[in-house]
Amino acid sequence: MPELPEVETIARQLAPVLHGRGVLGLTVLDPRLASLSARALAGRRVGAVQRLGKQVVLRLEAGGTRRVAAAPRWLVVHLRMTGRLLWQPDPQPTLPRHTRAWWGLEGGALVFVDPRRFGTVALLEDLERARPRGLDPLAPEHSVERLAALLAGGGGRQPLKAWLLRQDRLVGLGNIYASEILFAARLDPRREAGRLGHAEIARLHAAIAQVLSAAIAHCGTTFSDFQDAHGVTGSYQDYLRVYQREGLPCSRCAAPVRRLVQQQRSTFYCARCQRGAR
DNA sequence: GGGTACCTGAAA
DNA sequence: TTTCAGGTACCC
Repeated sequence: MPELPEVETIARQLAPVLHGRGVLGLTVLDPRLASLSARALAGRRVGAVQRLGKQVVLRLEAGGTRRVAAAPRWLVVHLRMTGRLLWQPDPQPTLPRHTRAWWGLEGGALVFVDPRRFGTVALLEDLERARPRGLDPLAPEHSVERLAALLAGGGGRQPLKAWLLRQDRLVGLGNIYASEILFAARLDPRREAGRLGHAEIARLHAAIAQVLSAAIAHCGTTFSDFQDAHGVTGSYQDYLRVYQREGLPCSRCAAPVRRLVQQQRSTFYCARCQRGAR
């Protein structure tokens, strides 16, 4: 569950639960994660838990049960397509299917589950190495002017949908919210990113803020199916206007929602509401 | 830029 | 059996 609102939700939910807990150990079950070392984190204590782009970051402080270097370490998790982080208040956790690694913490366990195994986990000394190049769309610096400058600065002939998925301009948008944002902004996903007018850029900017904050307020989108009592479950799927709604009536004009493929990925849009010169 | 690869599972 | 899936790294 891995676009910005889902990652933000996970970080917000884990932060108060994990804060202050000592790290006891790590068990790696997937050879792809074999570079993780239990020794590097045992004896530390979880500090802040935050979102950085689409990544979940745990600050690991010194001050646990063992003497370690005073500088913090950073556990950086990218969930990619199917990764989840689950808290289990049991030091002997029942590991769900597709558990790839788990950390023993005081009073419980943090379990990393990832069926497709695209997810990544790294332990860093320097958080800057994980900082994305793109601008966080929820940061105060994300103004209409900044967005306009980003749109004008290269990649300008790219279709708008593809541009929104680039993580080196804005970080955090993915396939669901790119479609939803363009619907909210009434912009055709095939428009050239560098050729929007100022009013259109202002609409796009407002739509990004509105869609992301609404999604966060609903704890993100969960295509449940695999429900897990300990998993984060959002409800924004009930508010999606176009994503995975091909053929259903547009909630604004009742024309059927359409699907098109851009970069081998589905884009959903309303051909009547999202018009504009291409 | 676009295509392909990395993985696994669910649904058509 | 084939297609599709919330992401991104790497190839020309």
